[in-house]
Amino acid sequence: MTETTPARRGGRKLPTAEELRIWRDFIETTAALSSRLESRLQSDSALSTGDYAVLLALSEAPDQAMRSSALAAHIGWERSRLSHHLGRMERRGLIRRQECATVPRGAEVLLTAAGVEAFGNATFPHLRAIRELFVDALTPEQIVAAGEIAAALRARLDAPGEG
Amino acid sequence: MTETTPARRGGRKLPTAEELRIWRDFIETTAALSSRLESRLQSDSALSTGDYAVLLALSEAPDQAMRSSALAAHIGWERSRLSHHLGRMERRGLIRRQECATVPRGAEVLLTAAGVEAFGNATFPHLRAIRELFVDALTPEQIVAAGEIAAALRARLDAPGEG
DNA sequence: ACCTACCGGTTGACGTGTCAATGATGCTAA
DNA sequence: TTAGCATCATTGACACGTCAACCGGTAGGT
Repeated sequence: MTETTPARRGGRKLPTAEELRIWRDFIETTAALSSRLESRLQSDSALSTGDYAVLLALSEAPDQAMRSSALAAHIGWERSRLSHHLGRMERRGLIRRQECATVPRGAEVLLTAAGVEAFGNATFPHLRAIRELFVDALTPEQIVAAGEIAAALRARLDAPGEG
Repeated sequence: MTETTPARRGGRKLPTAEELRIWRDFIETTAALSSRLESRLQSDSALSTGDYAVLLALSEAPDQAMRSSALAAHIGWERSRLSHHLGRMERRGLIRRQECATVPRGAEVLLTAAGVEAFGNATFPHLRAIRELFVDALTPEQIVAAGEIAAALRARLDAPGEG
């Protein structure tokens, strides 16, 4: 940065004005990017990114079916979130739920034909949007840097004691 | 130079597996970062980042008051979003709304004493959290790179024809 | 056998966001 | 004057997310 960080890092309590500006740019731009991707997916395919994540996981599963808890773990969602979302997706006919024969109290989530088709139609435009809005917007070096930044931020997020 | 013809721009249509991996890391990590900041702010100050944005704007405004539409423009929100949010903040006593004398049909948004206090209590922990989770997680070079990445992504988002 | 504790999943309440429709009020043009 | 029309703000319907409570059932310890 500029001359604003002469002292050792640990001493300073608050971000400098320049750090804060970058922070805001960064967090607001990534949020806008997510939001743009979301609306692209919506208008291209009438799916949300949540729908897409669920359909992707089920598409890759054997028999295009998964237990609810396994699905939640796979896409990193809370169970209640998934339950709410599956309810909405079921209303729209994208998935189906049925009692699981093998596991008592377990719910099996199944892809319907409509779900398969919706996912098939969504994939290509979605990947193209990712390329246009992310990959093509950055230089190859910036893409690598983005990966490293994500890894560094993730490490901090996962660090113990960082509530 | 904005050559958006699909055929012309690089032959490749879709991101590579590695690009996709970085994309997912990047977008999920930034979302997790936002979410962590949000919950830190919530537990430190019982405010959401939306509350914080509104309180910040009002704090910096002359007389700690703004017209609703000016406030919406300032923080980049749709008016309906702001209206809903102000309703909730008003219920909690953080702000007050009153008819604007100068502009017909205009609503003036005022900071209450409770709002001033809540913002005052929130600021320091919030900035500290930004430093811990973002600034301190990255090297100075990575912070610069993050700013450049944000600028490049923003430029693409703002580019015409990129729906 | 009984009590308890967990496990898998659902539900309800509520905050948050978008979209479309609705007042309310001035401005402008026939 | 009046018929539109833009502007400012609100409202309602709905999608989405979290949190906490709940419920049915299985497993463990006594």
